[in-house]
Amino acid sequence: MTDFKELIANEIYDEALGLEIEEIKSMIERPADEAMGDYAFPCFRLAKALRKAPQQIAEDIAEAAYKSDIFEKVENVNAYVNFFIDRAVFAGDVVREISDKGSQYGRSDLGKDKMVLVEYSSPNIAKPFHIGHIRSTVIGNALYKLYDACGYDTLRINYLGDYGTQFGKMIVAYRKWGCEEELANEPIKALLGYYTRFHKEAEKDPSLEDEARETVARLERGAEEETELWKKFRELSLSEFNRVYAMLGIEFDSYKGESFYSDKMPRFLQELKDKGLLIESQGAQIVDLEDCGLGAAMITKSDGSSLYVTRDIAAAVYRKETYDFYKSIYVVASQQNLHFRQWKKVLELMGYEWEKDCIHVPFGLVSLSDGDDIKTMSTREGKVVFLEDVLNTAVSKTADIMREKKVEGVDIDEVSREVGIGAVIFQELSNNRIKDYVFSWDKVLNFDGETGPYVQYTHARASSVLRNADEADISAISGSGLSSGSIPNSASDSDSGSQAGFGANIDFSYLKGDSAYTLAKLLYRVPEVVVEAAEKYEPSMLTRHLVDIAQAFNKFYHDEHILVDDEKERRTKLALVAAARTVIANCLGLLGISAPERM
RNA sequence: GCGCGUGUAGCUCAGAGGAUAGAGUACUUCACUCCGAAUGAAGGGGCCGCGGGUUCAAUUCCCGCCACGCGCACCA
Repeated sequence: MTDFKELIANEIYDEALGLEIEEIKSMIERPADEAMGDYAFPCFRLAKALRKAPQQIAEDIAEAAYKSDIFEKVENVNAYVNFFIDRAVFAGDVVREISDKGSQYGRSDLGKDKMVLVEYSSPNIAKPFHIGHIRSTVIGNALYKLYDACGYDTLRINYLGDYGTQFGKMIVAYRKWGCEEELANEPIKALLGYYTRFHKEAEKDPSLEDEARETVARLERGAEEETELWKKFRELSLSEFNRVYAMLGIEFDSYKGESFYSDKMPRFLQELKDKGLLIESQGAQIVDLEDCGLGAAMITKSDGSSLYVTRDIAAAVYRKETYDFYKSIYVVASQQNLHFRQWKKVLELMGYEWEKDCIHVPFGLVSLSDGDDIKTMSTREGKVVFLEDVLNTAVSKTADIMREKKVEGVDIDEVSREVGIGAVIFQELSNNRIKDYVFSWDKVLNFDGETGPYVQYTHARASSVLRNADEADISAISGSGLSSGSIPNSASDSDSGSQAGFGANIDFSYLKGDSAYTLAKLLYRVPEVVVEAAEKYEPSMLTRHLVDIAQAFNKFYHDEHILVDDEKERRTKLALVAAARTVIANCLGLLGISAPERM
């Protein structure tokens, strides 16, 4: 695909300006208002060096650049040089590229031979998979897909919370009030019940806490009975989690949880000691980070048992030694910011300079509205919304809508799943990660406006248009035969509208209308948006862009009739529809959402 | 108290030095004998939290304040 910024930078370049091509390129902007052009070059900053009025500089550049045929117009407005690309050239360039690359459009090989680890979801064993877990799960999955699309080798890690004091509590509670049958039927709900009860009873009887601590100690020593129970809890929980992952279409490459690292910690305790970082404080072992304003990182408790930071250090080193990652991404709630900063600092002090490649990707809190109160979810109090319930409700609502609309030719069961679950995922990926939000059924079940179903509907609509076209049209615009290779740099074959390689029956000047052109421009930017979303760890950038594409498509659909009588016009427009459909499907895929043909 | 984050339309949120600050939603209308109305169009709605500073230019960057959220040693 043509790099139009590069072309423009070359046009602008003049020794007298004292700017390199790259500098010019980075100064080129996209005007907020399309009426002001496709690209703009502000001249204010040049005024001092050139000792000329910015207006005049812009005027001179505009005049010189207008020589090139690729522009429809170049003009100076308020010291901006505004560039208008020849629309037929531009649209042809984009449509050809998408037709060529198909499902590969948007992908790149930026990260060739580099390994990126993404740790996400990481639920606690024996606790419910609730709506709060959706964020790490869905954001992490999208990041994995984005990095994969950028050509990186990837490893998806589910760092299960399968270790720690909670298991002492759980085991104690199970022994006291547990029931085998109950556990087999609905493991997590049963375990949650025991856990909740434990905290209630422990308020009255603090000795339960001691008992839990002793139980954990026995578990750590590998006592048989405790280990059996722990294994059982872990397996039952995992099979429930997998049910939800299957619904979401999410998989992992590694399920090594905290327990995996429990025997790998002594090495680091020794190392911390050897490096003189460990000090004793109130019976516990800590690393003093007061100087960096990070307080104290606790390494071992006063009873000698290990803590989170220690395990995370062991895990990080293990991963570095095993995978030699280029980047290791941790998709974990912003509540743990301090923990991650401490952990990175300790790694740094230990001399692992690769800690800078470990990236904490935080996200905001999900809370529940309880009347007028807003509360965080509490497993202990049993106040949670189960993710599985949310997904199921979204699916059945979708099925209702489909029956109401009498959608034909589809398996309602299958499609309602794709759309309902897609709606939940899309919602989650719509806003900046860092924002907190209050869970609301109304919001998650809204399918109008900027939602997943809206985008999927747009895809289905584009598919429908293509179905309505006849076979000759489709074969004329599909396959690699579409391509003419590189875009013409001269205007020789763009003004005439006939594009070599597309056959005589395609003429991109039919895409000069505002809505078609706006759509083409948005499709053009997808590859750069994918890279940016990956680099900023912000899937919502792609989600937003996808909504823009859907809006542009729908506007195009309303503004212009596609299946017109004129063959050339019809086929050209169909080529754009096919391109849009491809891109929408690709982008939805990167977000972990499917793109049904009908809904 | 200290640290981190967030404050933009009634509500939910985009925009991150530049041109007249944008979407969705809600509300009031309009458009299906026409390629899918889960759609599109029109309208009203704004001290971009407050006060300073840097700059040719600040909603955007810096400093202070206010409000809210999160975190601050034996949970993760």
